[in-house]
Formats: sequence, structure tokens, C-alpha cells
Amino acid sequence: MEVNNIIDHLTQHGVKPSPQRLNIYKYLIEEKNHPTVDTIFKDLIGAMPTLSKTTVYNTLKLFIDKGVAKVINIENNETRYDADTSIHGHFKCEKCLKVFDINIDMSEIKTLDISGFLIKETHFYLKGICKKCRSD
Amino acid sequence: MEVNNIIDHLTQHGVKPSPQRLNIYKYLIEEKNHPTVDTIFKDLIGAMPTLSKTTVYNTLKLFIDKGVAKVINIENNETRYDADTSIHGHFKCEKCLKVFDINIDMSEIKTLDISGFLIKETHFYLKGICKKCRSD
DNA sequence: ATTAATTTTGCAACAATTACAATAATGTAA
DNA sequence: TTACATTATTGTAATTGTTGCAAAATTAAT
Ligand SMILES: [Mn+2]
Ligand SMILES: [Mn+2]
Ligand SMILES: [Zn+2]
Ligand SMILES: [Zn+2]
Repeated sequence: MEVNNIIDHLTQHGVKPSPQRLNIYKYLIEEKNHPTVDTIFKDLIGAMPTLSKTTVYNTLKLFIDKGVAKVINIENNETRYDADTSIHGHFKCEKCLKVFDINIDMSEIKTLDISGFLIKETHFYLKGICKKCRSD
Repeated sequence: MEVNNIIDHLTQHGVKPSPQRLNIYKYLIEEKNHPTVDTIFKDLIGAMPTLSKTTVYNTLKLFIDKGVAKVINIENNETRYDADTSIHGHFKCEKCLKVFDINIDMSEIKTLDISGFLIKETHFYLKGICKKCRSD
């Protein structure tokens, strides 16, 4: 995606695109690596030497609030973030520690024993060993 | 479930049933409340005044290792535990904060874009507002 | 009864996150 | 432009959930 599109996307969701916000958002959509705050910070501090970890926290919180990112909770003590806000699942490999996207069809699942419940978020993830790590 | 059955169940899974372990396990299967360490500790300290929070952590870790309990990660910074080790999902109400069980049929989901992957754990949860809280 | 092995406990250390106030940057109106 | 108000960023301290570790207590074996 081009920078102008990114700026538009953020702006349309009520996120003023400061340099830090722009870079963090670009990082999320380009890397698609479901990073932690620490990963983002370490990967961006080179290009933005004054970046503060607090800013990363603040920015991600803002992204979540405005709906341009969402949280992925797979391990506790390891909050990850995803700029893909569509409903999809994840697979975390316990060897290489990578997090892969999984397409899921939630159509029927939603209507089991929770009729009358208001669903706001759907989360699905698997843990195991990825194809590559199995063959190593 | 009777205490003798509980003892057998723990023993068969390689967990020596000390008083602390027995009480914590009984708590899990009786309350079915998907508690945090803190909740367990606060609810049991009355009956076991010498109980240590470290013991709760140790015990739950042992339960997980031996397969008589599993971790539920819905919020980060809020690790919950479940003695129901079958594959099932959860719904967390953001008003009353209760966690409900959901039956799920994973049959098809497992075979989408992760062929060749070894699946060890399946996690599914929803967040929203429960029926009761909606009508209040 | 001694000794060895296991379990529990208390406290210190740690790491992720949040609170908060100071600084910097940006926007707005004379 | 200058002056002022608003917003964003930063650094540090505080908080919280968790783990490490060694001493004390309990249980098992000899
Ligand atoms: Mn994703
Ligand atoms: Mn459950
Ligand atoms: Zn892997
Ligand atoms: Zn509720």
C-alpha cells in the first residue's frame, strides 16, 4: 500500500498520522509479523532514534480504539498486534515462534449455546509445529 | 465428583494429591469459573490459611504439565485456568466479566490453510455482552 | 528414629504494562 | 510572524503478574 493510502486510511479512522504513528502502522502492514511492542520498538528504533517505547504503547492503544489494529493474545505476557482487523485465526509455531494467519469460517460456530449474547470480538488460534519446522 | 475419584484422576495423571493440590483441583472443577491465580488464592486462603500464592502458581503449572488443566488466555495480564481439558470455547462478558463455556465443532476448521502443520492446542473465544447483562 | 526426597512457603527479582508530568511539536488567531 | 492553545512524544516511576530460589515443613523410605 502507498503512503498516501495509509494516511487516508488512518485519517478516515480518526487517527492523525504523526510520523511515529505512520511508521508503526506501515511496519504492521508491511511485516505482517504479528509483533509485540518490544519487536516493533527494536525494529524501528534504528530509523527513528528518538522513538519511545511509551509511544509504541500509546500508538497501539490508539490503533485499537480507532479500529485500525487489533490485539492477538496467544501467550500471556506476550501481547501481539495485527493491522489485519478482519476475522481470522492464527497458528503459533512453538519451534520457530512465528505466528501464521489462518482463514476461518465462523458462520455456524457463532450460533451455538450463546443465543442472545452480543458478540463483539472473535478470536481463534492454534498452537503446534509448522510445516517447515516439522521437516527440519 | 467424589474426592476419591479426584484423587484417582490426579494420580493417574502423575499428580501426587497433596492437600493443596487437592483443594485447588476441587476448586477448579466445582466452581467452573475459569479463575485467575488471584481468584483461586483469595477463595481458598480462608480454608487453608497457610496457602501461598507461589503454591498456587506451582500447582497450576504442574496441572498443565500433567494435562489435568489448561490455560485460558483471553485478556493479557489475566491468565485463567480450566480443569475442563476438552476442546471447547469461551465467551467473556465485558460487563459482568464472567467467562462462559461454548461448545464448538472444530471438525472443518482444522484443515484450511495449515495442512502439514501439527496442531497441539486449539483455542477459541468470543468477547461481548452476555444475555443477562444485555437485559439489565 | 534417621535420613532422604518432595512439597510448600516467603521473599526477592523480573518483565510487561501503565500513570504521569515534563518536553516537544503542531495548529490557530491576532 | 508572534503568542497562545492543543496535541503528541518522551522518560521515569509505579504497578502488576509471574518466576527464581533457598529455607522450612511435610512425607516417604530405610
Ligand atoms: Mn493475523
Ligand atoms: Mn471452560
Ligand atoms: Zn515453525
Ligand atoms: Zn454479563
